[in-house]
Amino acid sequence: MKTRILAVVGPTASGKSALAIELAKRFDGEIICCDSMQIYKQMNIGTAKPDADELSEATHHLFDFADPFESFSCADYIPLAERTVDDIATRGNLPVFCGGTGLYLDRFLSGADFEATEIDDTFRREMENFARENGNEALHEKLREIDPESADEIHPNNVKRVIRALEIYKTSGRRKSELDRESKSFESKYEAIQIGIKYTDREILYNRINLRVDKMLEAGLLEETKCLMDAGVFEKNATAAQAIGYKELLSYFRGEKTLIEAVEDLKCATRRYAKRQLTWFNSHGNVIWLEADGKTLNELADEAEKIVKEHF
RNA sequence: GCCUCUGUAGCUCAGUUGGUAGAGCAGGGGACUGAAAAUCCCCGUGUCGUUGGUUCGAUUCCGACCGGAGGCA
Repeated sequence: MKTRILAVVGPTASGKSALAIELAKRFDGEIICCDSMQIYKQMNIGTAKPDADELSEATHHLFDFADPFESFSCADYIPLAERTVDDIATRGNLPVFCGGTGLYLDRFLSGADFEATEIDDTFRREMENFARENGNEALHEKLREIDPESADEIHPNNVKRVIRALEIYKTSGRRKSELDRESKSFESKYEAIQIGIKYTDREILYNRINLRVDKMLEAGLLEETKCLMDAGVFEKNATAAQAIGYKELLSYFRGEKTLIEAVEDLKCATRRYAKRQLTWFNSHGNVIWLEADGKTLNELADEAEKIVKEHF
């Protein structure tokens, strides 16, 4: 029998954390972070990590453990998540994933195997330089020579992806297109229900985002950013330095923008992120959407509970 | 009060030597298999401030008026 898993997904600021906690309470669940930024230590306010009160309401896993200076990726996440799910299942509890990083959840559920391919930073730098000197098209041509199928699917300007496809071939000797095809035939070890939180009117979500950013600032986002900045987090190009919330505020600290401008940038970046998340969840993972407009947490949880009981 | 500059897409601004206009950002849509809060792709009609005049034709030239910025008194 497959391990049952519940996941609460949706765009940023939609109210996932609260719903996940409520559902964990109702189903003897334990929450697993599925967010590429909430995993980092020292990044609390800006990533909207659950606070002490929330943490005390349910067991939380994979939050607040990674070093912001170290790089971390999907491939690092999956084995950790697998181990955590196994532990929870052994206790007879329900794993409740919560987070907005669709790729992490998608790859986890699909049973992705990252063993075959490696990363090669030197190669990445080389290819970046090659693209800079000879143009994106020239790099894309290299990919076409070894894996025309992937070349057709990846836009030449998406240099990161082109490089990754080349890297896969270099480190494994196999084509990305080929590995992708294989991975599609993997059978998932899990039986998952994904519940998504949605707002009928985009404006409502955007207002929630704007409001949350203001709250983050009141809670000390500037101080937190300053600490990370002084520690040198943003000088390394680790994953953590990409987090929305900090990088927009840097231009204020550098004196390039006023605080008001930087905060506007931050809100804007968050809105755009939410839009991308919606695009992702709409086409991945068979999400069952709940309309959250005007509903209380309990009403939302009641609906979710019904869905879970119907499926499991 | 006089002089100069200015008024073009939600915002910042190009531009048309007179034939009704285009970038960036915002916004919308989409992609995504070891960087994913990342990366990338597609989408631009708006009384060209108002109103007269010149003209076959004005957003473009001229006048007046209204709004904004600066200068001189």
